[in-house]
Amino acid sequence: MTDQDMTSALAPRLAEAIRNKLIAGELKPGHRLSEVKLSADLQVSRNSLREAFRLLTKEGLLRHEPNRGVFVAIPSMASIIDIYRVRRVIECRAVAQAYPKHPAVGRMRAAVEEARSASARSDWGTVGSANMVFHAAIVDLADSERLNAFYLQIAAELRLSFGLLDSPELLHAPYIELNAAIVEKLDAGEMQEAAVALEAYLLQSERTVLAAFSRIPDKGKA
Amino acid sequence: MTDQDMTSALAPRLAEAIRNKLIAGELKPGHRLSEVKLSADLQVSRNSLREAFRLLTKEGLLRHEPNRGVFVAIPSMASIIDIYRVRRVIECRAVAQAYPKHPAVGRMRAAVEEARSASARSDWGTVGSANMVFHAAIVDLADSERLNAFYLQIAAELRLSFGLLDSPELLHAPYIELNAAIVEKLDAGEMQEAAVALEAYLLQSERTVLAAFSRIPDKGKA
DNA sequence: CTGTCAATATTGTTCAACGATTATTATTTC
DNA sequence: GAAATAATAATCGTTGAACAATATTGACAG
Repeated sequence: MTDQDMTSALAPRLAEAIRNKLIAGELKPGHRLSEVKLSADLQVSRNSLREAFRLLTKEGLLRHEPNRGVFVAIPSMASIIDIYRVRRVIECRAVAQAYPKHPAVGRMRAAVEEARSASARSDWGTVGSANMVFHAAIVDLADSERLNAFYLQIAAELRLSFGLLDSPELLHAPYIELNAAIVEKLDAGEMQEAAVALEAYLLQSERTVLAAFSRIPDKGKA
Repeated sequence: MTDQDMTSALAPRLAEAIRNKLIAGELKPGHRLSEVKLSADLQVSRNSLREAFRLLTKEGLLRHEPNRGVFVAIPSMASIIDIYRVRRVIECRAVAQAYPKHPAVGRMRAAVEEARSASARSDWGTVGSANMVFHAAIVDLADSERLNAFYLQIAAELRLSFGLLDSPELLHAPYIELNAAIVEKLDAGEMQEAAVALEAYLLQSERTVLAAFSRIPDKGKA
Protein backbone atom coordinates (compact mmCIF):
# COMPACT_ATOMS: atom_id res chain seq x y z
CA MET A 1 0.00 0.00 0.00
CA THR A 2 2.78 2.39 0.77
CA ASP A 3 5.19 1.57 -2.00
CA GLN A 4 2.85 1.16 -4.94
CA ASP A 5 1.67 4.73 -4.89
CA MET A 6 2.91 5.70 -8.30
CA THR A 7 0.71 8.75 -8.46
CA SER A 8 3.53 11.21 -7.87
CA ALA A 9 7.22 11.26 -8.54
CA LEU A 10 9.64 9.23 -6.53
CA ALA A 11 11.82 11.97 -5.08
CA PRO A 12 9.01 13.90 -3.34
CA ARG A 13 7.68 10.68 -1.88
CA LEU A 14 11.11 9.81 -0.59
CA ALA A 15 11.41 13.28 0.88
CA GLU A 16 8.09 12.88 2.62
CA ALA A 17 9.04 9.48 3.99
CA ILE A 18 12.29 10.84 5.39
CA ARG A 19 10.53 13.93 6.68
CA ASN A 20 8.10 11.75 8.60
CA LYS A 21 10.96 9.80 10.11
CA LEU A 22 12.54 13.06 11.10
CA ILE A 23 9.58 14.58 12.90
CA ALA A 24 8.77 11.20 14.42
CA GLY A 25 12.21 11.22 15.96
CA GLU A 26 13.39 8.03 14.28
CA LEU A 27 16.37 9.87 12.88
CA LYS A 28 18.21 11.81 15.53
CA PRO A 29 19.72 15.24 14.96
CA GLY A 30 23.35 15.16 14.01
CA HIS A 31 23.10 11.66 12.60
CA ARG A 32 24.77 11.19 9.28
CA LEU A 33 22.76 9.80 6.38
CA SER A 34 24.88 7.65 4.11
CA GLU A 35 23.77 7.77 0.51
CA VAL A 36 24.63 4.18 -0.26
CA LYS A 37 23.18 2.77 2.93
CA LEU A 38 19.91 4.66 2.76
CA SER A 39 19.47 4.01 -0.94
CA ALA A 40 19.91 0.32 -0.21
CA ASP A 41 17.47 0.41 2.70
CA LEU A 42 14.80 2.29 0.76
CA GLN A 43 15.36 0.28 -2.41
CA VAL A 44 15.98 3.32 -4.54
CA SER A 45 18.94 4.54 -6.49
CA ARG A 46 21.47 6.94 -5.15
CA ASN A 47 20.43 9.60 -7.63
CA SER A 48 16.80 9.57 -6.56
CA LEU A 49 17.81 9.75 -2.94
CA ARG A 50 20.03 12.71 -3.64
CA GLU A 51 17.12 14.53 -5.21
CA ALA A 52 15.12 13.96 -2.07
CA PHE A 53 18.05 15.22 0.00
CA ARG A 54 18.09 18.51 -1.90
CA LEU A 55 14.45 19.05 -1.10
CA LEU A 56 14.88 18.43 2.60
CA THR A 57 18.06 20.45 2.76
CA LYS A 58 16.24 23.44 1.31
CA GLU A 59 13.56 22.94 3.94
CA GLY A 60 16.13 23.16 6.68
CA LEU A 61 15.61 19.64 7.96
CA LEU A 62 18.90 18.31 6.67
CA ARG A 63 22.30 19.89 6.55
CA HIS A 64 24.68 19.33 3.73
CA GLU A 65 28.45 19.39 4.20
CA PRO A 66 30.42 19.26 0.95
CA ASN A 67 32.16 15.97 0.37
CA ARG A 68 31.10 14.75 3.77
CA GLY A 69 27.45 13.99 3.35
CA VAL A 70 24.10 15.04 4.70
CA PHE A 71 23.26 15.16 8.37
CA VAL A 72 20.05 15.56 10.27
CA ALA A 73 19.90 19.24 11.19
CA ILE A 74 20.76 19.95 14.79
CA PRO A 75 18.21 22.34 16.25
CA SER A 76 19.83 25.16 18.16
CA MET A 77 18.56 27.88 20.43
CA ALA A 78 19.19 30.30 17.60
CA SER A 79 16.96 28.34 15.26
CA ILE A 80 14.18 28.13 17.85
CA ILE A 81 14.35 31.85 18.46
CA ASP A 82 14.33 32.48 14.73
CA ILE A 83 11.34 30.22 14.19
CA TYR A 84 9.35 31.94 16.90
CA ARG A 85 10.16 35.30 15.40
CA VAL A 86 8.74 34.09 12.12
CA ARG A 87 5.67 32.77 13.87
CA ARG A 88 5.01 36.06 15.63
CA VAL A 89 5.43 38.02 12.43
CA ILE A 90 3.11 35.84 10.41
CA GLU A 91 0.56 34.56 12.88
CA CYS A 92 -0.05 37.78 14.78
CA ARG A 93 -0.50 39.78 11.64
CA ALA A 94 -2.73 37.11 10.15
CA VAL A 95 -4.98 37.26 13.19
CA ALA A 96 -4.97 41.04 13.40
CA GLN A 97 -6.09 41.38 9.80
CA ALA A 98 -8.41 38.39 9.78
CA TYR A 99 -11.89 38.35 8.42
CA PRO A 100 -13.94 37.01 11.38
CA LYS A 101 -16.02 34.68 9.24
CA HIS A 102 -13.08 33.20 7.41
CA PRO A 103 -13.46 29.45 6.84
CA ALA A 104 -10.20 28.81 8.64
CA VAL A 105 -11.83 29.92 11.88
CA GLY A 106 -13.98 26.82 11.71
CA ARG A 107 -10.88 24.68 11.46
CA MET A 108 -9.39 26.50 14.41
CA ARG A 109 -12.47 25.73 16.46
CA ALA A 110 -12.41 22.09 15.40
CA ALA A 111 -8.75 21.84 16.33
CA VAL A 112 -9.49 23.19 19.79
CA GLU A 113 -12.23 20.60 20.23
CA GLU A 114 -10.00 17.77 19.15
CA ALA A 115 -7.24 18.97 21.46
CA ARG A 116 -9.66 19.08 24.37
CA SER A 117 -10.93 15.56 23.84
CA ALA A 118 -7.43 14.22 23.30
CA SER A 119 -6.28 16.02 26.41
CA ALA A 120 -9.07 14.36 28.39
CA ARG A 121 -7.63 10.98 27.55
CA SER A 122 -4.05 12.17 27.99
CA ASP A 123 -3.21 11.62 24.34
CA TRP A 124 -0.56 14.29 24.14
CA GLY A 125 0.60 13.30 20.71
CA THR A 126 -2.81 14.12 19.28
CA VAL A 127 -2.92 17.30 21.33
CA GLY A 128 0.31 18.37 19.70
CA SER A 129 -0.97 17.58 16.22
CA ALA A 130 -4.20 19.45 16.85
CA ASN A 131 -2.19 22.40 18.05
CA MET A 132 -0.23 22.32 14.82
CA VAL A 133 -3.45 22.30 12.84
CA PHE A 134 -4.71 25.23 14.86
CA HIS A 135 -1.73 27.40 14.03
CA ALA A 136 -1.67 26.34 10.40
CA ALA A 137 -5.29 27.52 10.27
CA ILE A 138 -4.25 30.84 11.77
CA VAL A 139 -1.76 31.34 8.99
CA ASP A 140 -4.43 30.42 6.49
CA LEU A 141 -6.38 33.45 7.65
CA ALA A 142 -4.01 35.50 5.53
CA ASP A 143 -5.19 33.66 2.40
CA SER A 144 -1.77 33.16 0.91
CA GLU A 145 -0.60 29.83 -0.42
CA ARG A 146 3.01 30.93 -0.25
CA LEU A 147 2.63 31.84 3.39
CA ASN A 148 0.94 28.51 4.04
CA ALA A 149 3.72 26.57 2.34
CA PHE A 150 6.37 28.53 4.20
CA TYR A 151 4.68 27.95 7.52
CA LEU A 152 4.47 24.23 6.90
CA GLN A 153 8.23 24.15 6.55
CA ILE A 154 8.81 26.18 9.65
CA ALA A 155 6.44 23.96 11.57
CA ALA A 156 8.27 20.83 10.44
CA GLU A 157 11.51 22.36 11.58
CA LEU A 158 10.01 23.22 14.93
CA ARG A 159 8.76 19.68 15.30
CA LEU A 160 12.29 18.50 14.80
CA SER A 161 13.25 20.57 17.82
CA PHE A 162 10.34 19.22 19.81
CA GLY A 163 11.63 15.74 19.12
CA LEU A 164 14.60 16.50 21.31
CA LEU A 165 12.37 17.49 24.17
CA ASP A 166 10.38 15.23 26.39
CA SER A 167 7.25 16.03 28.38
CA PRO A 168 4.89 16.79 25.48
CA GLU A 169 2.19 17.47 28.04
CA LEU A 170 3.96 20.53 29.37
CA LEU A 171 4.65 21.61 25.81
CA HIS A 172 1.11 21.54 24.49
CA ALA A 173 -1.51 21.14 27.20
CA PRO A 174 -1.34 24.65 28.66
CA TYR A 175 -2.20 26.20 25.32
CA ILE A 176 -5.47 24.51 24.60
CA GLU A 177 -7.55 27.06 26.45
CA LEU A 178 -5.45 29.92 25.17
CA ASN A 179 -6.27 28.72 21.68
CA ALA A 180 -9.94 28.62 22.63
CA ALA A 181 -9.73 32.20 23.90
CA ILE A 182 -8.30 33.35 20.60
CA VAL A 183 -11.13 31.73 18.67
CA GLU A 184 -13.63 33.43 20.96
CA LYS A 185 -12.07 36.82 20.39
CA LEU A 186 -12.10 36.24 16.66
CA ASP A 187 -15.76 35.30 16.79
CA ALA A 188 -16.46 38.49 18.69
CA GLY A 189 -14.69 40.48 16.02
CA GLU A 190 -11.98 41.56 18.45
CA MET A 191 -9.11 40.86 16.12
CA GLN A 192 -6.71 43.26 17.75
CA GLU A 193 -7.21 41.68 21.16
CA ALA A 194 -6.81 38.25 19.62
CA ALA A 195 -3.51 39.35 18.10
CA VAL A 196 -2.08 40.64 21.35
CA ALA A 197 -3.22 37.49 23.14
CA LEU A 198 -1.54 35.38 20.49
CA GLU A 199 1.64 37.38 20.78
CA ALA A 200 1.84 36.89 24.53
CA TYR A 201 1.01 33.24 23.99
CA LEU A 202 3.82 32.74 21.50
CA LEU A 203 6.30 34.53 23.71
CA GLN A 204 5.40 32.28 26.60
CA SER A 205 5.62 29.19 24.44
CA GLU A 206 9.01 30.26 23.21
CA ARG A 207 10.27 30.68 26.75
CA THR A 208 8.99 27.25 27.71
CA VAL A 209 10.59 25.57 24.74
CA LEU A 210 13.88 27.35 25.25
CA ALA A 211 13.90 26.41 28.91
CA ALA A 212 13.25 22.77 28.08
CA PHE A 213 15.91 22.97 25.42
CA SER A 214 18.49 24.32 27.83
CA ARG A 215 17.86 21.34 30.09
CA ILE A 216 19.05 18.91 27.45
CA PRO A 217 22.21 17.35 28.86
CA ASP A 218 24.69 17.28 25.99
CA LYS A 219 23.67 17.76 22.43
CA GLY A 220 27.15 17.93 21.02
CA LYS A 221 27.50 14.19 21.31
CA ALA A 222 27.00 11.99 18.27
CA MET B 1 36.56 32.96 -14.00
CA THR B 2 32.95 31.95 -13.99
CA ASP B 3 33.26 28.25 -14.62
CA GLN B 4 36.20 27.37 -12.45
CA ASP B 5 34.53 28.37 -9.22
CA MET B 6 34.65 24.99 -7.59
CA THR B 7 33.99 26.43 -4.16
CA SER B 8 30.40 25.28 -4.09
CA ALA B 9 28.49 22.40 -5.56
CA LEU B 10 27.46 22.29 -9.16
CA ALA B 11 23.68 22.11 -8.78
CA PRO B 12 23.30 25.36 -6.77
CA ARG B 13 25.50 27.16 -9.27
CA LEU B 14 23.41 25.87 -12.12
CA ALA B 15 20.30 26.97 -10.29
CA GLU B 16 21.72 30.45 -9.85
CA ALA B 17 22.69 30.68 -13.50
CA ILE B 18 19.22 29.70 -14.58
CA ARG B 19 17.65 31.98 -12.00
CA ASN B 20 19.58 34.91 -13.40
CA LYS B 21 18.42 34.09 -16.89
CA LEU B 22 14.89 33.96 -15.58
CA ILE B 23 14.83 37.33 -13.85
CA ALA B 24 16.75 38.85 -16.74
CA GLY B 25 13.96 37.77 -19.01
CA GLU B 26 16.11 35.56 -21.22
CA LEU B 27 13.79 32.66 -20.60
CA LYS B 28 10.19 33.55 -21.14
CA PRO B 29 7.34 32.31 -18.97
CA GLY B 30 5.66 29.20 -20.27
CA HIS B 31 8.73 28.12 -22.17
CA ARG B 32 9.64 24.50 -21.80
CA LEU B 33 13.14 23.61 -20.66
CA SER B 34 14.36 20.46 -22.33
CA GLU B 35 16.66 18.43 -20.15
CA VAL B 36 18.82 17.17 -22.96
CA LYS B 37 19.08 20.50 -24.73
CA LEU B 38 19.90 22.54 -21.65
CA SER B 39 22.33 19.97 -20.30
CA ALA B 40 24.12 20.11 -23.65
CA ASP B 41 24.13 23.92 -23.68
CA LEU B 42 25.42 24.22 -20.14
CA GLN B 43 27.90 21.38 -20.53
CA VAL B 44 26.59 19.45 -17.58
CA SER B 45 24.99 16.09 -17.21
CA ARG B 46 21.27 15.60 -17.22
CA ASN B 47 21.36 14.44 -13.61
CA SER B 48 23.03 17.60 -12.37
CA LEU B 49 20.59 19.74 -14.28
CA ARG B 50 17.66 17.89 -12.77
CA GLU B 51 18.98 18.66 -9.31
CA ALA B 52 19.06 22.33 -10.19
CA PHE B 53 15.51 22.06 -11.51
CA ARG B 54 14.30 20.74 -8.18
CA LEU B 55 15.73 23.76 -6.43
CA LEU B 56 14.11 26.25 -8.75
CA THR B 57 10.83 24.39 -8.76
CA LYS B 58 10.69 24.61 -4.99
CA GLU B 59 11.35 28.33 -5.29
CA GLY B 60 8.37 28.73 -7.54
CA LEU B 61 10.34 29.90 -10.56
CA LEU B 62 9.84 26.71 -12.51
CA ARG B 63 6.89 24.45 -12.79
CA HIS B 64 7.14 20.72 -13.08
CA GLU B 65 4.56 18.65 -14.93
CA PRO B 66 4.99 14.90 -14.51
CA ASN B 67 6.36 13.15 -17.55
CA ARG B 68 6.13 16.37 -19.51
CA GLY B 69 9.03 18.40 -18.23
CA VAL B 70 9.75 21.67 -16.52
CA PHE B 71 8.43 25.00 -17.70
CA VAL B 72 9.18 28.56 -16.76
CA ALA B 73 6.46 29.54 -14.31
CA ILE B 74 3.79 31.73 -15.79
CA PRO B 75 3.05 34.61 -13.44
CA SER B 76 -0.63 35.12 -12.93
CA MET B 77 -2.72 37.80 -11.29
CA ALA B 78 -3.33 35.33 -8.50
CA SER B 79 0.39 34.91 -7.88
CA ILE B 80 0.95 38.66 -7.88
CA ILE B 81 -1.85 39.17 -5.41
CA ASP B 82 -0.48 36.39 -3.28
CA ILE B 83 3.01 37.81 -3.31
CA TYR B 84 1.81 41.24 -2.30
CA ARG B 85 -0.14 39.71 0.54
CA VAL B 86 3.03 38.09 1.76
CA ARG B 87 4.88 41.36 1.44
CA ARG B 88 2.31 43.26 3.46
CA VAL B 89 2.31 40.63 6.17
CA ILE B 90 6.05 40.52 6.52
CA GLU B 91 7.23 44.00 5.67
CA CYS B 92 4.61 45.97 7.55
CA ARG B 93 5.06 43.94 10.67
CA ALA B 94 8.84 44.18 10.37
CA VAL B 95 8.62 47.95 10.19
CA ALA B 96 6.06 48.26 12.97
CA GLN B 97 8.21 46.26 15.35
CA ALA B 98 11.52 47.63 14.19
CA TYR B 99 14.29 48.85 16.40
CA PRO B 100 14.97 52.37 15.04
CA LYS B 101 18.72 52.00 15.22
CA HIS B 102 18.81 48.64 13.52
CA PRO B 103 21.75 48.33 11.12
CA ALA B 104 19.37 47.54 8.29
CA VAL B 105 18.08 51.11 8.45
CA GLY B 106 21.45 52.23 7.18
CA ARG B 107 21.11 49.95 4.20
CA MET B 108 17.65 51.29 3.57
CA ARG B 109 19.01 54.82 3.53
CA ALA B 110 21.83 53.83 1.21
CA ALA B 111 19.37 52.14 -1.14
CA VAL B 112 17.31 55.32 -1.30
CA GLU B 113 20.39 57.33 -2.16
CA GLU B 114 21.41 54.93 -4.90
CA ALA B 115 17.91 54.94 -6.32
CA ARG B 116 17.91 58.73 -6.38
CA SER B 117 21.19 59.01 -8.21
CA ALA B 118 20.23 56.26 -10.65
CA SER B 119 16.91 57.96 -11.22
CA ALA B 120 18.70 61.23 -12.03
CA ARG B 121 20.44 59.50 -14.90
CA SER B 122 17.32 57.57 -15.90
CA ASP B 123 18.91 54.21 -15.09
CA TRP B 124 15.69 52.44 -14.23
CA GLY B 125 17.27 49.04 -13.99
CA THR B 126 19.45 50.21 -11.13
CA VAL B 127 16.49 51.96 -9.57
CA GLY B 128 14.64 48.67 -9.55
CA SER B 129 17.56 46.83 -8.00
CA ALA B 130 17.97 49.49 -5.33
CA ASN B 131 14.30 49.21 -4.59
CA MET B 132 14.72 45.48 -4.13
CA VAL B 133 17.59 46.07 -1.73
CA PHE B 134 15.47 48.55 0.18
CA HIS B 135 12.69 46.08 0.79
CA ALA B 136 15.07 43.25 1.59
CA ALA B 137 16.52 45.53 4.24
CA ILE B 138 13.03 46.14 5.60
CA VAL B 139 12.55 42.42 6.04
CA ASP B 140 15.91 42.22 7.73
CA LEU B 141 14.55 44.50 10.44
CA ALA B 142 12.82 41.43 11.82
CA ASP B 143 16.21 39.75 12.38
CA SER B 144 15.21 36.38 11.04
CA GLU B 145 17.30 34.46 8.55
CA ARG B 146 14.35 32.30 7.60
CA LEU B 147 12.27 35.35 6.85
CA ASN B 148 15.12 36.79 4.82
CA ALA B 149 15.53 33.63 2.78
CA PHE B 150 11.81 33.40 2.20
CA TYR B 151 11.61 36.99 1.10
CA LEU B 152 14.44 36.51 -1.37
CA GLN B 153 12.42 33.79 -3.05
CA ILE B 154 9.30 35.86 -3.16
CA ALA B 155 11.23 38.76 -4.58
CA ALA B 156 12.71 36.59 -7.32
CA GLU B 157 9.25 35.41 -8.21
CA LEU B 158 8.00 38.97 -8.34
CA ARG B 159 10.87 39.91 -10.60
CA LEU B 160 9.76 37.18 -12.95
CA SER B 161 6.42 38.94 -13.18
CA PHE B 162 8.08 42.29 -13.70
CA GLY B 163 9.90 40.78 -16.65
CA LEU B 164 6.59 40.55 -18.46
CA LEU B 165 5.92 44.22 -17.92
CA ASP B 166 7.52 47.09 -19.70
CA SER B 167 7.91 50.66 -18.51
CA PRO B 168 10.18 50.05 -15.53
CA GLU B 169 10.13 53.76 -14.87
CA LEU B 170 6.48 53.75 -13.96
CA LEU B 171 7.05 50.64 -11.88
CA HIS B 172 9.83 51.92 -9.67
CA ALA B 173 10.36 55.65 -9.95
CA PRO B 174 7.30 56.81 -8.00
CA TYR B 175 8.39 54.89 -4.93
CA ILE B 176 11.78 56.40 -4.34
CA GLU B 177 10.48 59.28 -2.26
CA LEU B 178 7.98 57.06 -0.50
CA ASN B 179 10.92 54.89 0.53
CA ALA B 180 12.70 57.98 1.77
CA ALA B 181 9.66 58.97 3.82
CA ILE B 182 9.63 55.58 5.50
CA VAL B 183 13.27 55.89 6.46
CA GLU B 184 12.57 59.33 7.91
CA LYS B 185 9.71 58.02 10.00
CA LEU B 186 11.87 55.18 11.24
CA ASP B 187 14.60 57.61 12.21
CA ALA B 188 12.03 59.65 14.10
CA GLY B 189 10.96 56.55 15.98
CA GLU B 190 7.50 56.65 14.44
CA MET B 191 7.33 52.98 13.58
CA GLN B 192 3.58 52.79 13.52
CA GLU B 193 3.30 55.62 11.05
CA ALA B 194 6.01 54.07 8.95
CA ALA B 195 4.06 50.81 8.89
CA VAL B 196 0.82 52.39 7.73
CA ALA B 197 2.71 54.38 5.10
CA LEU B 198 4.33 51.18 3.87
CA GLU B 199 1.01 49.41 3.75
CA ALA B 200 -0.57 52.11 1.62
CA TYR B 201 2.55 52.09 -0.51
CA LEU B 202 2.38 48.36 -1.11
CA LEU B 203 -1.30 48.50 -1.93
CA GLN B 204 -0.68 51.20 -4.48
CA SER B 205 2.23 49.29 -5.96
CA GLU B 206 0.09 46.18 -6.23
CA ARG B 207 -2.61 48.08 -8.07
CA THR B 208 -0.07 49.51 -10.49
CA VAL B 209 1.48 46.13 -11.20
CA LEU B 210 -1.89 44.45 -11.65
CA ALA B 211 -3.01 47.17 -13.98
CA ALA B 212 0.12 46.82 -16.08
CA PHE B 213 -0.33 43.08 -16.01
CA SER B 214 -3.87 43.29 -17.28
CA ARG B 215 -2.63 45.29 -20.24
CA ILE B 216 -0.51 42.39 -21.48
CA PRO B 217 -2.04 41.36 -24.80
CA ASP B 218 -2.12 37.57 -24.77
CA LYS B 219 -0.15 35.55 -22.28
CA GLY B 220 -1.70 32.22 -23.21
CA LYS B 221 0.42 32.07 -26.32
CA ALA B 222 3.53 29.89 -26.39
C1' DC C 1 -13.36 15.62 -40.06
C1' DT C 2 -12.67 12.42 -36.28
C1' DG C 3 -11.00 8.54 -33.75
C1' DT C 4 -7.52 4.83 -33.56
C1' DC C 5 -3.09 3.16 -33.50
C1' DA C 6 1.69 2.86 -34.38
C1' DA C 7 6.20 5.64 -34.35
C1' DT C 8 8.88 8.94 -32.07
C1' DA C 9 10.63 11.85 -28.49
C1' DT C 10 11.05 13.07 -23.68
C1' DT C 11 11.00 12.25 -19.02
C1' DG C 12 11.72 8.98 -14.77
C1' DT C 13 14.75 5.99 -12.72
C1' DT C 14 18.57 3.05 -12.27
C1' DC C 15 23.26 1.51 -12.72
C1' DA C 16 28.24 1.58 -13.24
C1' DA C 17 32.22 4.20 -13.34
C1' DC C 18 35.94 7.55 -12.13
C1' DG C 19 38.02 11.59 -9.98
C1' DA C 20 38.10 14.30 -5.79
C1' DT C 21 37.78 14.83 -0.95
C1' DT C 22 37.69 13.11 3.62
C1' DA C 23 38.40 9.68 7.24
C1' DT C 24 41.12 5.91 8.87
C1' DT C 25 44.96 3.16 9.47
C1' DA C 26 49.79 2.08 9.22
C1' DT C 27 54.34 3.57 9.22
C1' DT C 28 58.10 6.26 10.30
C1' DT C 29 60.74 9.16 13.17
C1' DC C 30 62.19 11.33 17.29
C1' DG D 1 55.64 5.84 23.49
C1' DA D 2 53.85 9.92 20.99
C1' DA D 3 53.53 12.87 17.18
C1' DA D 4 53.91 13.52 12.35
C1' DT D 5 53.45 11.64 7.94
C1' DA D 6 52.23 8.54 4.26
C1' DA D 7 49.29 4.94 2.44
C1' DT D 8 44.76 3.02 2.35
C1' DA D 9 39.89 2.84 2.39
C1' DA D 10 35.40 4.95 2.26
C1' DT D 11 32.32 8.46 0.66
C1' DC D 12 30.75 12.01 -2.06
C1' DG D 13 30.32 14.65 -6.79
C1' DT D 14 29.52 14.13 -11.34
C1' DT D 15 29.07 11.90 -15.54
C1' DG D 16 27.30 8.90 -19.22
C1' DA D 17 24.58 5.32 -20.77
C1' DA D 18 20.73 2.36 -20.47
C1' DC D 19 15.80 0.98 -20.13
C1' DA D 20 10.95 1.64 -18.85
C1' DA D 21 7.01 4.72 -18.66
C1' DT D 22 4.56 8.41 -20.54
C1' DA D 23 3.39 11.97 -23.84
C1' DT D 24 3.38 13.91 -28.49
C1' DT D 25 3.16 13.36 -33.39
C1' DG D 26 1.58 11.72 -37.58
C1' DA D 27 -0.52 8.39 -40.58
C1' DC D 28 -4.52 6.09 -41.65
C1' DA D 29 -9.12 4.21 -41.91
C1' DG D 30 -13.88 5.17 -41.60
